[in-house]
Amino acid sequence: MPAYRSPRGTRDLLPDERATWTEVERTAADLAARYGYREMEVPIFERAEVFERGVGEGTDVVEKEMFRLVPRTEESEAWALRPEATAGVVRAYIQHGMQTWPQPVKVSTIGPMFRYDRPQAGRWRQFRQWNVEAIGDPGPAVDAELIELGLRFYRDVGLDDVEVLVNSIGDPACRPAYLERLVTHYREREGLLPELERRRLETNPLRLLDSKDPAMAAINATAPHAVDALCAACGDHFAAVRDHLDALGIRYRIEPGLVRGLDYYTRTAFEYYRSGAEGQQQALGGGGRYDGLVELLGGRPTPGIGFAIGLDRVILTRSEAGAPDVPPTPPLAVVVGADPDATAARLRIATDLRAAGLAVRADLARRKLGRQLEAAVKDGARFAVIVGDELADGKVGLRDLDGASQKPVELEDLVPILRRKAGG
RNA sequence: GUGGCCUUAGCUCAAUCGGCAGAGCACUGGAUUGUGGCUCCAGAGGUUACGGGUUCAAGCCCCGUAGGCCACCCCA
Repeated sequence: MPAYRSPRGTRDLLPDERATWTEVERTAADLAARYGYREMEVPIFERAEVFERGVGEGTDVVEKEMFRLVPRTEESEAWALRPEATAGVVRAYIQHGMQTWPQPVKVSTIGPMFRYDRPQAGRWRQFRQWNVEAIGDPGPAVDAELIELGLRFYRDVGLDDVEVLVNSIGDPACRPAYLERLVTHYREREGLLPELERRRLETNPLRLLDSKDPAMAAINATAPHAVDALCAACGDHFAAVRDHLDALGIRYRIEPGLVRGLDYYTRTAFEYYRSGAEGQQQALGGGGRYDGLVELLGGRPTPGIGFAIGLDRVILTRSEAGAPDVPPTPPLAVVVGADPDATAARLRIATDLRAAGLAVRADLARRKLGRQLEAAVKDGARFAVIVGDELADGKVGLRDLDGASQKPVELEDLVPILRRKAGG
């Protein structure tokens, strides 16, 4: 029982595990670049207001799950660790006058998010997300582009059976009227509502739609859907999004009960699930359009859309699906020596090889040659450079650890030989 | 934030009715002194998650706390 351990809901990514992460994050960054989304970064904490206004005061994310930082003085600004990335990216868009850049501004970012929630498998207090945002494009084509990008990412990291659920939740033109109809629907059945749902009817009636309470199934079956109550503009937009998805040959499911948990979403909303593993906890990612967000945070009215993919869940799901871990890259060679104490010679030779761009470990522990070779093999190195008495003649032994063959090599020939081996 | 199950060495797990805390793997060293994965030997590693209580005696029984997992809730 160590005195200290990682805080609840956080974890250490040790080298064996981190190699898989590096690969997954590289896949994400490469895809973003290939699709024309440029990498950027925003702070991991912001004025709490950015999230309160951006994500929404009434959302669980802000109300219950936000990591607020204790102010150091009375006058200090109220800060919070970011529970999601979009609000900060939009804040940066406004701050740096990106509306003067060629529109749309397409960006991508990877980093940790923080939510003070009770941990569970697939749910952490610190987790990493890949975010992709297109700000300044009203769609509908870019909506389909993003949905397809997410699906390609899952496929590229080895998750073949991810499906996307799509919905449209309207905009300020049609949502108020729809909400009124929805609330009326529930009010007429108020006596049948569970206590929790009755309370939510006041704060966030949309959420009743995806309630998993069995008592709600019958009530929701007859509830009006946002997709059926869209205004002409939203209806046209949603139809065009579907046309674009069809044109790309993407299989998707329209899910009228799909409601996103953050207030800023308008029109297109989508979530990714591993097939057959639906249910909120299993969401691998999600996103949607946020046409009102830039204005809400103090900018000019600007449409936007983006998605967030939870990398922890992607990696968890990947290994549950039997995908092999990515092994850490082993050194090409390890420099070992007959004289355990001759560490300076081993270090000097390794340093020269590294200066030539080769991945080389030096065995600097003062143990006998047999142990050094044993460690080199366990390291996965392909070669051992063996330093012994021949060094006086400018020679070392180059041993092939797979074939167990060995030959003397002039010190100055070592770099070209190893370069050739590394290349082939 | 609510309820349930769990916690013994770095990891996976033993320990009979409450009676001297162990094994395998991993780690370090050795096997007559310059050659690896196997084998053999040895070593190190524990306040049994933490804090109380009951008892002659607690890893085991009771209470609390922390952490993990599961179901809610919610998100990714």
